[in-house]
Amino acid sequence: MLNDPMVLTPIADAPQAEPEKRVRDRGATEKAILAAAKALLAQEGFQNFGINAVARGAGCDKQLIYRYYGGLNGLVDAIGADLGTWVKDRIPEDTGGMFLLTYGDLMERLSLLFLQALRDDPLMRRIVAWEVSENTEQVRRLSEARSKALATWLERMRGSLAPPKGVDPVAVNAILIAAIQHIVLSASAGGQCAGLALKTPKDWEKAEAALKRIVRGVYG
Amino acid sequence: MLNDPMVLTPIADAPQAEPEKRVRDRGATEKAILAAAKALLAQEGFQNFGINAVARGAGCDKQLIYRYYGGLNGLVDAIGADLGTWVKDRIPEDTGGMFLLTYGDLMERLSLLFLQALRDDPLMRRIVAWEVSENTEQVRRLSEARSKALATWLERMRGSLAPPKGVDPVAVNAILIAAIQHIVLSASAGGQCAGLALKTPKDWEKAEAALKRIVRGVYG
DNA sequence: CTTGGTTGTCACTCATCGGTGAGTAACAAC
DNA sequence: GTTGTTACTCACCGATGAGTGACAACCAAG
Repeated sequence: MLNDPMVLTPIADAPQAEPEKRVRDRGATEKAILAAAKALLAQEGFQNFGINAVARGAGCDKQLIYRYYGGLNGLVDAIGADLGTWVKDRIPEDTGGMFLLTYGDLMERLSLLFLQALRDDPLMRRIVAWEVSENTEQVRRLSEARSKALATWLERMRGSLAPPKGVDPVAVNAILIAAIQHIVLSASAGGQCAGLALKTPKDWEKAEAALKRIVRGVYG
Repeated sequence: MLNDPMVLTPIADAPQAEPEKRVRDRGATEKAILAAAKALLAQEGFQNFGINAVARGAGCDKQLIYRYYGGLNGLVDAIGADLGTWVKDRIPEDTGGMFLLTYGDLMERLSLLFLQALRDDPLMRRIVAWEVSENTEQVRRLSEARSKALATWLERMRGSLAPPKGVDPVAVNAILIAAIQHIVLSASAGGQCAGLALKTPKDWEKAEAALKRIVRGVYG
């Protein structure tokens, strides 16, 4: 495939555009593979996520995935490593000019932030869907990385605010997070959830209002 | 059980114990196929759900699936048809001796019933997981059957109780259902959800308490 | 120059998938 | 018996999956 002068070229001055010189650069190739894997997972989902597809997307041979990442498992680990920075990249740290006086203020804001961040990130959505659909080694690693990142973010944002007495914040927050994740997943898959349409901005306003109502109901 | 290849050699007086005489009974075969499909979906999930696997599980040739159900799509339709009776079979209609005076009473009870029913039904869990993971024709049909069954059940149980003013019951209930579904799916897949362990009965008590708290917070 | 390691490509094996066309076993009517 | 229908099995196809071993191109050190 590389330039071969011996090849008979009937057209002497034909543009040599197509050979597409592949540079010998391991670092660049590794990055291309990782990027292709993330893009593929985000766009196609975990159903069609495989060695062949990733190699195709990265424009290289699958052998290189085995060499550089040790196969799909290692590649998934590499994706998981990126996940640690997800919330940091995606969710603003400041309070957006609001004064968060109570735990309810905080959780209302965090819920909406999390909802929005998840809606905006197809890769993360696929990973969440993967988590609830399979229980393999690959998924477990991804899941662990994700939940750890989420937990540290939550802890950091909480600051010194204390939840009200009489509620179990871990359990309640788990349910809230579950609700947000499932709502976003359902919307992404079918445009609705349990009879509630989730397509237009108007639809989402209703969902957000209900979510706020729920958070306020439990946290005041 | 696939036919033993030795069957091809007609030994006249060989012990006929193992051939496992397959009766020529179309109805029985159809039921076997449907049962195998449901069992396979419940146990293995939608990942390994295919014509070959179902035929293997039903102990018949896959050709029969094409003949009797018109392929996988028709088979999925048949599964969906069963789904209509799910809530009727799984969830008690009576109030368990309670007087449901308010909408909050009702929704608290329904939430816990739904949670329990979903925890007890692996097939339904797989279908829910399928719904949020894919958007194919097959899934859409299943999803429609399920959501319709759920909606009619909810409507019937509601009776004449009216939700409190100022809340959007459709949106709020959608979020509650989403939360329940995701909690159960997460637990089933990884034994935890957002840092909340969900393995022991004790764990589930906490989750149920938090769920009740949330329902009461929004509906009073 | 030769040598050896790195980078990338190719050509395979083996398994499984969905799907199909041809053939066989049971049975009822004549 | 013969015939025709129904229930069922078998053998194969092309496509695609994961995984592996051998080889070509390149580059730097000796």
